[in-house]
This record gives sequence, C-alpha cells and structure tokens, in this order.
Amino acid sequence: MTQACAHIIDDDEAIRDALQWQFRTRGVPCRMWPGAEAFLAAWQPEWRGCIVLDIRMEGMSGLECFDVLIERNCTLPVIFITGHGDVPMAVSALKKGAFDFIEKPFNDNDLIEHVQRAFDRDAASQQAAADRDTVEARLATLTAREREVMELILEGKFNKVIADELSISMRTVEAHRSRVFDKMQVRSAVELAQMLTTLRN
Amino acid sequence: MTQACAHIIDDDEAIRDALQWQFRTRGVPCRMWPGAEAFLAAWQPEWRGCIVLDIRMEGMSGLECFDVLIERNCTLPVIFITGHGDVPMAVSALKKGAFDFIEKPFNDNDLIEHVQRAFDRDAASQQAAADRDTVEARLATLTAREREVMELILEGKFNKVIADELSISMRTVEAHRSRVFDKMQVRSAVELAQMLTTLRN
DNA sequence: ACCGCAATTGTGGAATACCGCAAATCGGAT
DNA sequence: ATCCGATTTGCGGTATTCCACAATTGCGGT
Repeated sequence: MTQACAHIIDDDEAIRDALQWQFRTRGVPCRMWPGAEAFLAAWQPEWRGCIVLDIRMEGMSGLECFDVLIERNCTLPVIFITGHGDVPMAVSALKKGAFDFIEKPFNDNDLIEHVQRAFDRDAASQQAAADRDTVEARLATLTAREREVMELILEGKFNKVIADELSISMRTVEAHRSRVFDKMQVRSAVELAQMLTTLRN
Repeated sequence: MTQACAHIIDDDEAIRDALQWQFRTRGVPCRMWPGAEAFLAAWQPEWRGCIVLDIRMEGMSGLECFDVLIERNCTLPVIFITGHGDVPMAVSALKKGAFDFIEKPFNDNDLIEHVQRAFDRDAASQQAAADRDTVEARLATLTAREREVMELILEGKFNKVIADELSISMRTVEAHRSRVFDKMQVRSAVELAQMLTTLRN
C-alpha cells in the first residue's frame, strides 16, 4: 500500500522550504513540487494522501491544474491556498469538489490539521474504491450468460421464470446460478443483492 | 404536494421588491421575508423549494439563521447572497452544506437560474426522503420479533438457522418471515435486501 | 372477566432451490 | 486438427421454502 503523502505545489521556493520544514517536524510525509506541470507529469493514479495547491503560479494555475486532475479522475482531496482569492473562485472550486480553500497567510498548524483531515477522507474513499474494485473484478469474471442470469436473480425471480424468459431449461439456470454465486463469492441471493446494491449507490 | 417556493430573506425592502418583481415576472413562486426571525417563526418542515439568505441583516444574521435551520434538520437548499462576504465565510458556509454563495451585486437572471437548480435538487432530495419514509413506515409496523427475524434473513440465514439462534421452532420463523414480507410489501428476500440496503446508504 | 394482538407450534403437502455426476454442442484459439 | 471454455441439458436425490388450516399461550387494555 502506498504511503499517504501531502503533495505541495507552489512556485515560491521560500514557502516550499518553510512548509517542508513544518511537515517534516511533525512527521507528516510530504513532497514539494515547483509547479503544476511538474506535478502533473509525475502524478500516478495510485498516489494517496492529498494535494495542497497554490492558485497563483507561473505557468499553469492551480485552478487549471485542478481541472486536469478532475479530468484524470484523480480523487485525492485538494486543498487550495491563495493570497488573492476571491469569493467566486472559492465557491467554484468547492462546488467542483475541492476539499478546502485557505487564504494566505495561514497558520502552519491549521494547514497541517487540514491535511490530516484530507488524509482521513482519502483513506476512507480509497477503502470504498477498493471495495468497489473487488466487486468489479468478480463481476468481470462472469460470462455474458451468467451476468444475464444474475440480473434476473436480482429481480427476485424464480429459476423457473428465468428459464422461461431465457428460453433455456431450469437445470441450465441452476448451473449458471451456482457459478454466479461461486464467482461472486456469496452464499445466497441476499448477499449478492446487498453487494451489488451497495456498489450501485 | 406543497408547491416549490423561493423564500427570500433580506432586510432591505428595496431588494425584496426588486427580486419579487423579477421572480413574479418569470413565474417563479417566491415569498419575501424581512428578517431571519420572521422566517424561522413561520417555517414549516414540509416547505419545498429553496432559501435565498442575505448574510448581513439587522438582528439575526444569515449565517446564524442557517445554523438554526441545520439544527432543525431543514433540508431546503440555501443560497447565500452577500455584499461583504469574505472567502473564509463562503468556505465555511459551503462546507456546512450551503447550496451556493453569491456576491452582490448579482445578475437577477443568475440568481433565478441558481434558484431553479436549487429547486431541482430539493425535488430530488424530497423524492429520496419520501422513499425513505415509505420504507420506514413499513418498518414501523413490524413487531420486535419480526424485526429480529428480518435482520437474520438479511444475513442470508436459513429459517432453520434462524430458528436455532432464536430458540424457536422453524414453523414460527416461517410465520414471522411471511408477515415480514407482507408488511414490507416485497415478494422475496432479495427485494427486501435491496430495499433496506438502499435505505442504509 | 373479556377481547385483540403478538408469539408460538404442529401437520402435511406442493413448489423451489441446490448438488454431484455425466455429457453433448459450439465457437474461438493454438 | 485439437483443445478449451461457454452453454446447454438430464437424472436422481436432498434440503428449503411457502402455504393453508388449526390451535395454544400470554399480555395489556376495556
């Protein structure tokens, strides 16, 4: 499992140095990036933790960087920091899903607390994503016919009814049903329903 | 069904008059309130639509009013409007669940568009709440024993196992099970699982 | 004391689900 | 040509579910 890490993106070296010292002192893993481009070039989907993103930077702005990350389905919580933010900017960022929006000058303790909360949220969402992936992986092993039978099982239909609808024998439905339960690693239709209903919400 | 209505709370009569005219011209139902206190005194949980809340007002501020509404479990989307908002205020409001945060001066069309979106969200959340209430109402008709049996059914257990765990006969479990399905208005354990799994998410 | 509801149990039978064993067909891949 | 996986089906048997009919017990309210 990748270690949670705070990715701090700011083009001001003095701020990077100060923050790095603060984070390291408190034992919070962090990594500094001089600009959005460098970060985006290095970013990997499996990275965990959070992103601290300065808005006003040379080259790509923090907001543009955020848009790219959304495009890439990056789910890391993003904490914006800015010295010249305005209300519409903050509102827009938060409505797009930013985790927080902090104005400079900020208290270092404050930032680190926000980062910790962002770590927590990321851990929770990663857990949820992992659960989803597990189920998706099992679904992927089903054949087309098995999936078809599964859908009808989830509608609470009897094997007999399923057999009629698919114009196959009941025995065949039983065979598919059995394989569906095996592959999905459940012991009953109820467990299957719970697993998939959770996934679809 | 109550009609969706935009509740506009602002202590500036000129603004109320202007907004009322704009809303009425566009056929958007609205109601004007001169202050948070008056609105809170009249508010009813079944009201639908949204709330447009000025932050700086005589007496109770919009933010305080929002807190009271949260306390009362009011789910109406709240659109803040303010002439002197700052970033931390906007961030705080949005993180508490405000629907939007708009700075004056704003374009009237803009506000009405936001109100329309708020109406949509409220309609969706009311529908979801109604679905939850339906299920809750059915759950409420279950006796303690029936609920107990239901929980074990949802764990995918056989009637025989349930009978053992509750130290009652299988026949009794069957009787409870049958009544549970009747009262919950489902025809199978799968439907029951879907209904309750949805509710619990 | 009487009523109504909840909880409980039994009998017996029909309908379903579940399983191991076995096997035929078919299409795609090597 | 051959192999493999997917789909299909049958047989026979066991386990479970579901239901109608019938009945007992106990508790709280009238």
